Order: sequence, then C-alpha cells, then structure tokens
Amino acid sequence: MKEVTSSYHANEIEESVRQFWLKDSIFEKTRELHIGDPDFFFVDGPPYTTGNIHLGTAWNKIIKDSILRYTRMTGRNVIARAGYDMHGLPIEVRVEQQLGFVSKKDIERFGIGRFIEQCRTFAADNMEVMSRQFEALGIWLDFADPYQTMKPEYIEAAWWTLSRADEEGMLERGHRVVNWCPRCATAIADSEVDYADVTDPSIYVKFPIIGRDHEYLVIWTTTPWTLPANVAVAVHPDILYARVEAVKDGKKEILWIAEDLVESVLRKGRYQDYRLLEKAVGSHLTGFTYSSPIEDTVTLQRDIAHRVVTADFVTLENTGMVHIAPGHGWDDYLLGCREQLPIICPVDATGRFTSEAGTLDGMFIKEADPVVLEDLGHHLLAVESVSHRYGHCWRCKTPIIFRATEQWFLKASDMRDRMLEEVGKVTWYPEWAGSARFYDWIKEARDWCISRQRYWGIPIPIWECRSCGKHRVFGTFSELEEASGRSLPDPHRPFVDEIPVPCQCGGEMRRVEDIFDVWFDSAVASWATLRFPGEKEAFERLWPADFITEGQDQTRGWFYSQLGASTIAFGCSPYRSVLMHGFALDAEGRKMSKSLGNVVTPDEVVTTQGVDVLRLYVLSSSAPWDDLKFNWEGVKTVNRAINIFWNVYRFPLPYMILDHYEPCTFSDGRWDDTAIQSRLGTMAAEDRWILSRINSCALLVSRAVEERQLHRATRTLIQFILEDLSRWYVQLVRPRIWLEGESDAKTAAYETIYYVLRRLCGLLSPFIPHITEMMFRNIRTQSDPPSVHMTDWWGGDENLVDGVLERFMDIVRSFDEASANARQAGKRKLRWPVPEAVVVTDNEEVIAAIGSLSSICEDRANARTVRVVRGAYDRIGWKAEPVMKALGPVFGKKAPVVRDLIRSHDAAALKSQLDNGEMVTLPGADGVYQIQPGFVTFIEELPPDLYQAPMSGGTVYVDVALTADLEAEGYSREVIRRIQEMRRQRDLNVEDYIMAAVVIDDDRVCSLLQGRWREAIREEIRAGIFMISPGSALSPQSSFELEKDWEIEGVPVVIGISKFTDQPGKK
RNA sequence: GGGCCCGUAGCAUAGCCCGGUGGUGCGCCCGGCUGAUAACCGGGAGGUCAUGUGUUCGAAUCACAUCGGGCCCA
Repeated sequence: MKEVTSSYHANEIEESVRQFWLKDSIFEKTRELHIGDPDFFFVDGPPYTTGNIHLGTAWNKIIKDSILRYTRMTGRNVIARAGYDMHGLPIEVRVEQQLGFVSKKDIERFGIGRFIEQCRTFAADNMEVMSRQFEALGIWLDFADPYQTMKPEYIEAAWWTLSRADEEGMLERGHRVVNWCPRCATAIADSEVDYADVTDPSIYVKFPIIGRDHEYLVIWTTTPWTLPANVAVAVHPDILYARVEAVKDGKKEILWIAEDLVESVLRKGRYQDYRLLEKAVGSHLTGFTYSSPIEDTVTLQRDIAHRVVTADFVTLENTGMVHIAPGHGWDDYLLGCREQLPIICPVDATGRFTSEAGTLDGMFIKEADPVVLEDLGHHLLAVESVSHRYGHCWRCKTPIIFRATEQWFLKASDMRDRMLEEVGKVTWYPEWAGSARFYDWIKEARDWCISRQRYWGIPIPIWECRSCGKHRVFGTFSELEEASGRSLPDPHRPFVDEIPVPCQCGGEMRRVEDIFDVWFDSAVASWATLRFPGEKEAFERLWPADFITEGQDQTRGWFYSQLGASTIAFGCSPYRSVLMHGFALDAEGRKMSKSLGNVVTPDEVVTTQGVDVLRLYVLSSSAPWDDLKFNWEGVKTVNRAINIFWNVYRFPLPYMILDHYEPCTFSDGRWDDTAIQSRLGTMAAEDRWILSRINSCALLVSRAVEERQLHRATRTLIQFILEDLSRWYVQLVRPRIWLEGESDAKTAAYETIYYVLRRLCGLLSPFIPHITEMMFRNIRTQSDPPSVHMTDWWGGDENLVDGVLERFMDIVRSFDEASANARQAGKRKLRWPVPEAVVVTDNEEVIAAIGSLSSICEDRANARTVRVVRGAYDRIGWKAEPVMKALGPVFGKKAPVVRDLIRSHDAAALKSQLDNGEMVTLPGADGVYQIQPGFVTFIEELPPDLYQAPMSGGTVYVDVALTADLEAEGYSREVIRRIQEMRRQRDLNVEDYIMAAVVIDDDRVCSLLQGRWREAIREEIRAGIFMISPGSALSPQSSFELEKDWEIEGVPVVIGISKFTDQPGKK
C-alpha cells in the first residue's frame, strides 16, 4: 500500500495502467483465466474502416466493453474478436477522390488490380488507426486478431453462404427495378439510400387520347426525364373522374381529371372556365389508349401502345392519374408485370439516355428535364416546382434513379414468416426494439439485391457458361480450384475474374462480374469470425452469438442482414440477445455533423477529462437505448464524481500506512472478504451501515447490468460514492481514523473502509477500468490477482443488508440536515456546541432511530444532548390567529369581538382543546361564542435562542443559547482550526509536533481558555509547548517560524507556531 | 405519407409500465467546514411536466390529436 498524494490526474493514471496491461499481458491473462468457463460468444458489429472514430463509435465500444468485462468477471469464457467492415463503395469513393477519378472508366483505365490494391491499403491503414483509438479507450476486444471482411477466410464464409442460398433455392437472378446510383454506375440496396429534401419540377402533362380530338388524360410527375419510358396511365378503379370542357384564352379542350381535383388542376393551368361533360369511375376508363406527347423526338415512344390501367396505389392527389414507367419505378414495374406492359429503360448505367431516346441520346437525365419540358410543347398543362424528399446515394450523395436491370437477389420476402418467428425468440433490450421496431421492419422485407457492379468487394462466386447459360455457385476456394484446375492467389477482383471453369456442355464458364453488396459481408460475421466453414469446431461449439449490441440504425442494417443471411444458411437467428443503443447527438439534440460544426470527438473528451470520465459519462448520462445528448457540463460533473471517488480512496491511506494496517487474509494470502462478517456484532453503527449499503448497491448493480441497464448500474454506484461514502460515512469515521495509537474502533474503521474500497473497485471496474485498476493494485494483498479485472464479480449478499439500519440512518441524515438548518437560522456555526437538540415526533421509527443512533446525532449536531419529545414540546408557545374569512360569515358584525376574544385567550390551551376535538366556547360581554377548528390558525412561537427545522417524520429544535462552558469550547475550536490552518501553511506532517503561543486581546475570553481547555487545544494541535496569554502582541523575545494575526468573533488574536524539534520522540 | 423512440427548472435527468403532495445533479445566490483542503458540506431561488382534448374523484403517468427532435421506412 502506497500513499498517493496527488489529486486525480486521469491521463497519468490511464497511461500507467495501459502500460501495465501491455507489459504484463493482463488482457491475455484475464482471458486465460476464464478459458475453462462456460462460453459467451460475442460478435462485434464491424465499424467501417474510414477515418477516425467518433463519439457514437466510442460509445458503442464502451457499452460492449463494459458488458464484456462484467461478463468475464461472472465466470464466462468471453469470445470477442474485434471486427472491421473493409469493403465497399465508400472506400472506393475515397480512393477515387485520392486518385482524382470521376467515373468507372478512370478505374478501368488505371487497372482494376492496382485500384483494388489502393483500396486494400486504405482499409488496412484505417483499421490500424481505429484499433489504436479503441484500445486507448480501454476496450478489451481482440484487436490483435480482428476479423476483417477483406481476408480470404472471411470471403470464403460469404461464398459458402451464397452457395447455401443457391441450394435452398433462395438465390435468384431477376430483371428488376433497383435503386441505381448514376455516378457509381451500380445498383445500390434500399439500405444504402439516404433521403434528403430537393427541389424538382412539378409538372402537369396532357396525354392525347387516341381517336378523340383535343381530348386528354392529365397526369402529374416530378421526374420529366421518366416520360420517355412511359407506357401507361394508372387510375384508381373506384375514384370518380370527370370529363370537362376547359376554356383557356378562347380555346376549348377536353380533359380527364379526378373529379375532386378538377378545380385545382385547372387553376394551375390558368384555365378561365370549364364545364362538366360527364363522370366515370376509373374502372370505366381502361378502354382508352393514348399517344405520347413527345413521340416526335423520342423515337422509342412511337412503337408503344399506351393505355389506361387501374391500380390500387393511385390516390386522390394531384390529378388522380399516375404516369407509369415500369423501367423507372418499383410500383410501376410490378404493375407492368401484372398488366404485361412493355418494360423499357432508355437510360444507361451512368444515367445517360441511350439512342432509343432519339434526340435525348447521350444526355444526362437531370439535364434532360428542361429539354423534355420543351418537347412537351402545348401538352405541358402547368409547371411548378416542389420541394420533397428524394433518395440519394448514401456515399456520393448523387440523386438515385430507378432502373430496370438484371441483378442477383436473395428471396428475403419468401423468408418473412420464418424471420418473424426467429425475431420472437431473441431477447431484445429494450423489449420494443424487437417486438415493435424490428418486427415492423421485417414485415416489410423485400427481396435483397446483393449484386453490385463495382470492384472493391467480395466477388460473387457465380460462374456462368457462355455457351449454355448454366450457372454454378462455388462455396469454397478449393471447390473452385478443383473445378478450374487453377490456384486462386487472391479471391478479389481481378484475379478471380480470370479463372475459367469448364462447363458440362463443353463450353467455358466465367464469373459474373458483380461483387456483393457490402451489407452481405457483415451479414455473415457471426460465422465468418469463427472461421467457418474453413473450421467447424468453434462454430459448432459457440454459434449462435450470445449477445450483440449496435445503434438503432442497424435495425435495417446489421440486425437485419445477419438475420436474413443466417435464416437462409441455417434457418435460425444468429444471435440470442440484442441491445439496441441510441445515437450520439449534440447538446441541442441534433445529429453531430461536420456541416453543422457540432462534432465532439472522443479524443477531445479524453485529453481534457480522461478515458474513465468519458466512459462513465456515456454510460451514466442516458439509458443505452435513448439518444445521448452530449453535454460538457455533464462530462465535468462525472469528472468531479470520479475525483471524489479518488479523494475517498486516498484519504485513509496515510493513516493505514502509519499504523501498518494489513487486511485480513485467507491462509493462501488472498484478502479474506468474509472476515468482516464475524466482527459485525462489535462494530460501530456507521460501519455496519456502510457495509449494508455497499451490499444493497451491489445487488442493484448486478441486476441492472443483467438487464443491460448500464445507466442504472453506474448511477447507483456514483450515488453511493457521493452520498453514502463521501458525504456521510467518511465524515462520521474521520475522528476515529485520527485516534492515536492502537484501538479496536480504528481498526474496525480500516476494515470497513478497506472492504468498501475493494468492493467498489470490483463493481466499478467494468465501467471505469483504469482508475479502479490503479486503486486495486495499490490496496490488494500480495497473493490477490494482479489485476482487478481478474477478480470475480461480487454481486452483494442479501444477508449483509440491514434494511432497518439503512432506514434508521436515512432518518438520522434527515435529522442532520434539519439541525444544520436550524443552526443556520439561529446563526450558530457548527464549531460552536449547543446544549441540546430536540426531536419532536410521534413517529415510532424516528424515535427508535434517534435513540439507537444518538451518538451519531450528537456528533453531527455538535450538541451536548439529543433527545426525543413525544407530542407537545413544552418550550414551544403558540399564538392564535383568527381567520376572518371564516369568522365573518358566521358572526357578522360580531366578528371583531370574536377576533379579540380569540387573541386574548390562552393560545396553547385553545390549540390543545381544538386538537382534542373538544367543544370550545369563549365567553364575551354579550354572550358566548362557539369556536370551530377552521376559525383559528396557530402560529408557533419559539422562545429566544430556540430554532427549528422540519425533518422527515418530525421537527428538530436546536437551542443555541451560550454558557461559559459552551463558549470556551467554541473558542477552543476556533483557535484549533486556525493553528491547524497554520500547520498546513508550514507544510507540517500529521505526526509532527509544534510549539505555539496564542495572545488574545480580551481578558474574559482568554480566561475562558485556561485550564482544561488549554490542555485540550494543546493535544489537538500536537504542541510540545503551548501558551495562551492576554495581550495584543506576541512577546518580542519569542521568534516563531510563523506568526499570524486573526480575528475570532471580533476578538483580535495573534498566533505563533514553530516546529517542535527538541524532543522528537515525545508524545 | 408510415413505424418506433424521445420531449419534465437555464442545462442534464428520475418518476411513466402499475394514476394519489414532481425528486436529483450541474449552474446561480447565500451560508458552513477546514489534516480528503485548488477538496468537501448545508440552505435558497428556479417547474404551464411540449401543446390540446378526453378518461377519472384525481393525470407528468392512461387514451387520442397536434407541435418539436431522433432513428428507420415509402
């Protein structure tokens, strides 16, 4: 045990603990310790390897680390590799930026092999940076051997999973409408689409009906560029449509519009007048055919047989008629399939029109918007602009389009029921994350487009015959190598593209060029991290995962992708329990973003406040599943709490060392945590109380962590340190710690403090692993484990909880506050003793509490006695105040008479009569008046020097009257305090002796302090020689090392002290 | 447009499931303590419990609607 003098310096402590962990391989040793324990398989949700970690990622890892540290301590063999998501478009985009590329052509020109290499380096470098950052947060995941989605063993797991999908008939190639990023020239998944507000044209277009002159269907759209792909107009079968003759500038034309929308549409088209010709429900309009208004320029449109179809998704908005382009919209596509409409898509992968689009050939879609408007000519009924939400590519922010293309799909929609069933078997924290949020998301599950037309990703292991079109899915590298007779140096592109496989038909199979959607990578993490299918043993032993935890955004992301992939491959959920956590927001509750400039990095917090502070802050400030509003004040408050913890810990150390205190040990030298139980009978009440409290807290903390309520666990512990330990127990125990020589009382205090600190270190170690490690290392016995993280979790012992004592102490604390309050009212400082404090109550529990803990009460109140008075306290007087509002209505004009009668009556007697429910009558000059309870209120009248304050279950009265004896003690304490202050200024040690002289410029006060008070002072200040004399200055002969002028209660006092070195041994 | 979550003092939060006097911390103001001391403790002021409607003897709590924030979807 070493003394620690400095105040809490987080960075120093944390650095030295990190060094210790590293040098002594503590993480490895901790894992080895639990190798024989029951397994606990955790899968780290892999962060994406771009750049630095942010507050949200830090929070995520801190939650994981806290739960895993706890889990290890409870005797589980925790398997927890860190993981990284290293493929995908985001990295490609960053590398493209570095290389100054703008399109896929640049990449092809540069060479796919070289490009892949750049991406690989980028991902690997970032991974290293992030691992170091996570380790600096004290995160104990396996960073030495993280799973990496770009490693062959991982890629093989993805291949294997796809081959399982193929075997199950869940893999399908389909011509579908997909989200398409024209810049990245690839399909992107629903989950990769970001929605943001944009302004687009909002146009109303007239489609000329074939066979009817000047008669039109009116549609509305915000994407003029999709009109070249129009094949139909959809109407709702039940909506009523109107045929109107509209007049504009003298010209008449006939328009079809949903009846309820006629007025608004015509207003937009600036028609001056109209006339209703007929009405018909949508289902009667299906006979209409129409021609395209832009067929002159868009050649493709001339060959289309446009017609009206019905669809339920049409709503009574805009015109009530919907332009259908099955090549550019999901609903349109489904409708097109049902109605056997032609599915056309005259837009290429880069978002440019093909030659089919006639004069638009080569034009980018958005640039085509104004051209199309022009081409529409008089068919354009109205044009406005509209601000609405539109999908964008999640990485390059380009507005997405819908394109009908050939892609590979997993038939997730076929698995909905199976997945929903599995969701119900998973334990969710909070419960609604699974039962409401995730459940709703799965219900809407659509087929999952897993193919991307890019480079940096896991190549889709499908080989297709050029001759017969047959395809084959390879589940392992060896399978491929065997079939091809070639070895595979790297399963990435372009190497894998170059491997042909002979087909049964005699032709040659080549790999389809696509790579996997990056979400498929992480989807297989739970078995890929176990190196399955390459290795089977770990998988069979561990899978599925016992626990995962990620942010709420992963509902559609990782929670879903994993469930989907696992349901295909294994028919069940890959995780048993999930904690869904919130998002890290700024203090205003907005998302942290670079553009808002409100980003707080974990590093900022760590360098100014420390890792443990950051950890405890994010864990305690909100429930894991709520969003975290970052707030510097909150961080500082946590820092202060940890500082108090540090102070509480270092306070007893010098005394324990001075007394050579050694904790009780078992025969093997480990700390004997049971020894204290046998001594409980002889221990002071406050010792038994704090022991009970730490046990109740431990029970609460264990339960909270089990329920993943990390905020409750940490708040309970912070509260304990601040309220119970620092503000109460340490205050009570201090005098005992200062006792000279050996005493049982002091030893009991040491035992108690030691017990509490050891317990606290253990309970807090999952959350603030550095400071607790430092403390533990200092107070452990030689034979204890070297690290607090190698100790077993202690969850409290119900048998050591004394509920009655805890309640009694609560009452005493309430008494303490009240007596301090009453003193303040009486302007009597705590240093000055009072003759008595009286608790007036009828509450039996209060009476018992004050009675059994009276010495604590006396100490705290600095009262010579503390006593309880039941019922009425005879020193309290009462003043009766008539209630005129009540008297007026009853006594009318006589009310003032009654008022005076009440005032002149004995108030105390009146009160007791009314309290006892007696009939009270007051005789007046002209009669007798009956007084009811509501007619009078009673005001307490206290004699001089008596002050009161309410406590729970009673009232405390403090008599602040002074006697010579009390005054002497008060002055003594004033003098002691000042001399102690001077000792500190001289930097004297606690055990040093001094010589001192006090000169008091008041003969009466001076004489009060002679005799036994002088002796008491001398002892308290450890003085070998001590004098008190009247006067106004120290004698000129004496020369003290430190002299100081003071004023005590208006009396000038001069004090001089020197270190007493003549007889060093003297006590 | 839809699903889920959140809204309580200047700030951050507890209480909400299961209705019965709204607690706590920070900050602010006043005081105390003085061998944990650049520490610590006490007191005070500060609240339309987002808004509205309903259910109820009684609503921060339950229901419905609206507004604001977040995540996700269309």
